Amino acid sequence: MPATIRDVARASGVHISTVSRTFSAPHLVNPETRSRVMACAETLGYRPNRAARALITGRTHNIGLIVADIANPFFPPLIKAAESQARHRDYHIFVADTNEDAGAEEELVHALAKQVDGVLLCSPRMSNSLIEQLSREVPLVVINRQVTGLPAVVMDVGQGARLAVEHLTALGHRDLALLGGPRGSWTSREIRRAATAAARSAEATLTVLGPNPPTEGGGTAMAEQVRRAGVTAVLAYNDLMAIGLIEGLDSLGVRVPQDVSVVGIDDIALSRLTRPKLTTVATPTAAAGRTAVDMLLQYDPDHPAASRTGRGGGRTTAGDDRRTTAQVMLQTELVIRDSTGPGPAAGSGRTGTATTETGPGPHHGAAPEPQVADPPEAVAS
Amino acid sequence: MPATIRDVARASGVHISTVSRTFSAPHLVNPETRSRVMACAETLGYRPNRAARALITGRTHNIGLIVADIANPFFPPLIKAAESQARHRDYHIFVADTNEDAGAEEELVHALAKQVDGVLLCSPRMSNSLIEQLSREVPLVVINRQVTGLPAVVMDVGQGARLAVEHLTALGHRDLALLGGPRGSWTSREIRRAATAAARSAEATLTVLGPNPPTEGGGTAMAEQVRRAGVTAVLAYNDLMAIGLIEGLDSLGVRVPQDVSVVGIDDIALSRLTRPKLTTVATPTAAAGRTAVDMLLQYDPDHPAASRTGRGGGRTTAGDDRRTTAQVMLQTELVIRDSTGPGPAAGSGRTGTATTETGPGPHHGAAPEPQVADPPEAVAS
DNA sequence: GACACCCGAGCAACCGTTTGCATTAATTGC
DNA sequence: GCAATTAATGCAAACGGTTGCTCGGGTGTC
Repeated sequence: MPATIRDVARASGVHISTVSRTFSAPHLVNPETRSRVMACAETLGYRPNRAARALITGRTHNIGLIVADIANPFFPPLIKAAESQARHRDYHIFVADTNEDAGAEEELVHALAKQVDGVLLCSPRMSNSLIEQLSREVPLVVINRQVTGLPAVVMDVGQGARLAVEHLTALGHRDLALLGGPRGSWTSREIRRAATAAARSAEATLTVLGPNPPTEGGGTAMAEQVRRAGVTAVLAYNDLMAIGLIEGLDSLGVRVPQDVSVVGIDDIALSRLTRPKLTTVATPTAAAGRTAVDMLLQYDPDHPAASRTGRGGGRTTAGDDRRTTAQVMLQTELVIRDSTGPGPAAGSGRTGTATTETGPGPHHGAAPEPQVADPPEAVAS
Repeated sequence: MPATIRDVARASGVHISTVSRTFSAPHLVNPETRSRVMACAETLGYRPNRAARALITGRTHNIGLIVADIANPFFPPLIKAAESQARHRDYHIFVADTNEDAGAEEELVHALAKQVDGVLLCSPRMSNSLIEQLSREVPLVVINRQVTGLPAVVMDVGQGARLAVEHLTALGHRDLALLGGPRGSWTSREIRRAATAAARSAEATLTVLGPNPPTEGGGTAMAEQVRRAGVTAVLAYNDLMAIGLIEGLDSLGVRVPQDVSVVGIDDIALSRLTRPKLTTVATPTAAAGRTAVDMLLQYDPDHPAASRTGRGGGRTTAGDDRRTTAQVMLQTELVIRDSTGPGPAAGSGRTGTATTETGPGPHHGAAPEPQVADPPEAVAS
């Protein structure tokens, strides 16, 4: 029922190869013929079958995007941005959810491999060695993780954690806690490393609690332990946990920020809407999605900005595996709202290094967005 | 580099057709041969190329899912559920975002058509006639809309709106407002119709304000008008708008629920986390996603539960277009939290028809989930 | 006027699978 | 012991495109 290339060829009285070229290499066909073919294609409603094309070109114009949990509010903005960027470049995007399960991740990469030109692996829970191995099957870009030899885009959560700790110590807090994230999370380790260091420089103590599930429930469940730890400020692995913690503390009669200050990470939309509004480290999730797609498609021979001279010069030769191995790091920033306040050692007030939010204005547009071609911070490995 | 069926055939010393049958019709091949082939396939890491298979079978084992806005918290649970259900049946899912743009919807259906076995159209903004036309190009299941002759799954927002209005009037409110949703939304019309009728029966007035963008900002922007309208209770098109409205009212010095009661629709995760916690109409979004996938795959010949006798009996003959046209309606329920309170005409208290939430328990599991095979409420058209 | 050249179009092989049909060997019935 | 059936496999034609190659004919050059 749907029109094929043969139908168009018949209708316009040319060979199918001419029709093919009309679409994939217009300069090779006489303008007159070309317009006739295009007219026929138009009236027949012809669209080339991408699967068939992929069979011979080896390029599917599809991308896989694997995330831990679609419903976790951290991911939708990233998915949206990635999808949008992909579509601008005429790519479609498979989205898959692993439910935080490393096994599912592996299986999904295998299942998707033949159907996509590359896979975006978001906050993977797999081991690095498995990721490396999978990357030999299909091009991979890792988000929120650094894997030696693989292109990656990560948020500088280390910097964010440091800013958060500095903010808290400047407010006069001396006894801090860190609510860790899920086991196997690169981000969680990174936060811990940076927060510990920052606390040490500020001569404050830092109690690490975790690992925990990265959900609201994970935060709520820790309220009791936080109270028992006798700390006056808490940095949580993400906003969801921070919000859950505030809920939990509230039901224990502990007030935020009067009794305990809480800082989240991610700046999900939700954090602007809770009471108190959450002080948090904003991570440029949308930018990460866009950047990751750009990195994956960097050498797309169909794309004008491709590395090739322009006209696709034949099939990629074997050994041409010089895909970028750049690792892009995106800046984070501290957004101070209402969940943090002065600590017992009466601090001077607010730190000067961070953004203090004045209105509901979209500080989103200010997120740094590097060009992949010349990453602002390429980390050695 | 990746192993093809030919590699496996060579390695196991049989013809490629035998390898093919080993996977797609195992009963036709000698058990001994079969296990040898499977062993070879295993060691070579062979996975059949789905695109190639699709070329000849006509079945891609892919589904398209088109939503208005991935980042709108209403959608992620639906996407997640649909993806999960699809994967259980060995389908992959393309997700696309239209940014609330009808033109993008049409283009996406066209672009996806050849690559999928069907498309789930979520809260479409297109005209009904265009949708019908597109459904001749690729099987469609519509979510949150009723289109004559097309399979659909809708939430019974009419019932929800009625429950909400009854709840408010029972509390003693006599002057209500409705914050309408986006133009072209079936749901918005449905809510308006039911709310108007319910208000009339309760001898209350209902002012309709809108249409509005279905976002937090859309709600905030209407705060002034709501105050000016002199109403004591508001039903919003969705939770996001309700929350925005509460914010807006708050900054005008209007307290919720003391001065004005607010009810949302959807029961997104967020609505449990704001202060005051939002009274809202819970819609079974996850169930909708699962059900829609089931409807689309209902006659999947590969699936054990398919309508065919079992073994796929050859190609579908032309004219076998008896895809279900059932329209499934999912029940909604009112969840009473803290954003609604007594009105000026001192009411009796709480209505008896709804769920009053006692704890943070997951009332989610209670969502009704009909079997497609025998829909509980099939609407005539 | 012969030659080299290029433009435009056709030919046919190929991508990785599926599947109707033909072929062979083994089994059954009588 | 022979025809008829059945089981297991091979053969080759699709599916819808792409692309290196061939080929005819018009043009430009000397």
